[in-house]
Amino acid sequence: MTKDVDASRPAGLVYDAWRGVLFATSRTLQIAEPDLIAKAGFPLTWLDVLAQLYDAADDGLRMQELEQRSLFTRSGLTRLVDRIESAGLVRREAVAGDRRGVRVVLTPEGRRRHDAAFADHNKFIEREFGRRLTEAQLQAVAEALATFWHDDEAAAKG
Amino acid sequence: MTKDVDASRPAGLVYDAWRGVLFATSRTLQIAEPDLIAKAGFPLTWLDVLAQLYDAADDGLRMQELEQRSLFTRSGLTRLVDRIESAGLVRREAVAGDRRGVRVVLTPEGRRRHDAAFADHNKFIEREFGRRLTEAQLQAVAEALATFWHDDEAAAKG
DNA sequence: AATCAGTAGTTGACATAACAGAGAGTGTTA
DNA sequence: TAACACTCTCTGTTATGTCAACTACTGATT
Repeated sequence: MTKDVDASRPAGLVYDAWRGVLFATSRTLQIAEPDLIAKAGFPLTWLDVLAQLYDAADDGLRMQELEQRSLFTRSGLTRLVDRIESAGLVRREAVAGDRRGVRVVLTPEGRRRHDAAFADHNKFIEREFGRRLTEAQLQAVAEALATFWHDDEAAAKG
Repeated sequence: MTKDVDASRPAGLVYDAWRGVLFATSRTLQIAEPDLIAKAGFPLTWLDVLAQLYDAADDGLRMQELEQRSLFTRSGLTRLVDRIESAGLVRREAVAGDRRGVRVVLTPEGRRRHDAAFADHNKFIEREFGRRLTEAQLQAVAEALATFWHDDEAAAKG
């Protein structure tokens, strides 16, 4: 292995932590995705969008805002919303005063499906991810990695 | 640690840890991938494969073994290896004694490109991921999440 | 030696993502 | 009010991954 990494810190430590994070994510998602599809009938990408809309005000979000809060590109979102819309879970509405814009809004059906899916998914994460760590470990991980989503929230507000 | 989720556990704790892991991964990958492409000329999926072959013995790995050690399906791997092969970084060779099989082997060029890419990528992770955690936090995360890749290694050997 | 279940890897059809650029609308400036 | 730069969203093309079906081979059984 390379020797010229930061000498003040045990070599491999960062890499071990990174590797852990990477594997925890992929392994968990790899089983959570099929589980969600089986129970809710749609994939995690849909749940991401639905959850964003759920957290937003009743008049939904513009495509642009969805883009900022998700990990998708704009063109990816157009098509993703297309699919969710043709399943009847969201609706595109005109924006008063800006004819370029679109608001994406949860339908009642979408809200129901979100609630069920969200509950199931959380239970799944509790079981499959949470089971493998002690309470102290969960706390340590949560605290150590909190910095990564604080960034996001700052960006979404700014 | 097997089946029963500890009911005495604070409600949002698992979720906060999971959220941290998720965001740390996506945020870091989101910047590491373009960086690798700019410097090495290929994406992270290639580096995964090259690194597996690098760690293996000189006669490489069979598709099957690559599959177990990566997060790809077999057909996905077929195509990934196709691409890497046509870039000249790996070579498919016949397996003595089993005419169904294929060994995937690093070419000298592949080894060189791996070394450079691996060093760059590690430095990048050191900086962008490692920078945001204290040494104690790195240690805690590494230890807490080690279970997720030990599974993999066990599976690869068993 | 004929059969047949199982294994190794590839291929075809399809789903979903990204990038670049198009089309429509807005608002400011001259 | 014509021109222009900018914004918002969608579309065309291409890349990459999955699932299911397929070919080729192996090894055990009869």
